[in-house]
Amino acid sequence: MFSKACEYGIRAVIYIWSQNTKGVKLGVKDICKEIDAPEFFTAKILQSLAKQDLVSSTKGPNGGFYISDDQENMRLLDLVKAIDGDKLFKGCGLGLKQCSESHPCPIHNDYKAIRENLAKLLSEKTIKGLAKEVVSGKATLSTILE
Amino acid sequence: MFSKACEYGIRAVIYIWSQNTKGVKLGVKDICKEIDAPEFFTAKILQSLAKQDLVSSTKGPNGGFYISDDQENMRLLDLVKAIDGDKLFKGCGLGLKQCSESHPCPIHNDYKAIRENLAKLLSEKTIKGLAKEVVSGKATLSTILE
DNA sequence: AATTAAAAAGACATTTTTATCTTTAATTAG
DNA sequence: CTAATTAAAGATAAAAATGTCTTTTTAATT
Ligand code: FES
Ligand code: FES
Repeated sequence: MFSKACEYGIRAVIYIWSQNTKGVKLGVKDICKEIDAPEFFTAKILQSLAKQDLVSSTKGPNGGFYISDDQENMRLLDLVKAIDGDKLFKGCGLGLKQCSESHPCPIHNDYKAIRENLAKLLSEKTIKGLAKEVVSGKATLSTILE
Repeated sequence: MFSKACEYGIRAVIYIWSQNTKGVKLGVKDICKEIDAPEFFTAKILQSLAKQDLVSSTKGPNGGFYISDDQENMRLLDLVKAIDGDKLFKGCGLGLKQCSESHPCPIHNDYKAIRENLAKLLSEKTIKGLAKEVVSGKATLSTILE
């Protein structure tokens, strides 16, 4: 469904949020240890998100990534789009060059419904909300063996 | 969502079905021209499906791919699983090593719902039914520019 | 039997995705 | 100001997915 980059990106940002108490900044190394993701690869993703102004960062000692006030209401949909683009939300399920109402593929209507359902879900989920789940211990960002 | 291989595979099989009147066999070349897919790549996919007994084939002059009687009730879900496996239906949306009820990721419940919804849809769609849409002209298997 | 046509199999090439390592620039602490 | 620390940028590598070409096998037709 989502690319690896997107999976790491989402987990990283949720983790940043979950620790984001009053100007605390988190280094890539810490983040990646916590979410069990490859360090340099995840760094690239976060750098890209910073460029797109979805997260903030500062260099130097005690630097790291954090969420600023105006980034507070980021939705999961924004994050996914920033990393994976909108092919998932616009493209044809059977790979036709364009998804079209007038010349639909045989699964168009159903696929479109699923797609829109997914987009709705992702737009209703804020990172803040997801982070709360993690903070409260109801959810986790790295595999815990049974 | 689906891999390219899966997209081509689905389109190819639906096309075979749409032409499958009384023992007619279709060559890869014809199929790929019709569905606008790369020939040799699609051939590989069909060969794999033939090995898994989801489609039938014969070599030699007038040979090609076709659907036998016992393959008639193939569901779209079977096809997707045969090509892409079941990661889409079993895996965690955020890429945790396992999707788990007891140690869920923050989107587990919603993602699971989407996933199951998708599986249900794909299991309700028979290739026969999708092919009918194409035969009747309601749907297409290759891009038609507006 | 020989020829031909087509899938099957295998080898190879390209592109994209994922991952790692190195160098540079910015910022803070001392 | 200097040293230390960290993100940013750039270069490289490895793996996976996608795509193409060649050879082999099978089966029909002549
Ligand atoms: S045309 Fe295929 S999903 Fe719309
Ligand atoms: S644990 Fe992530 S989807 Fe179930």
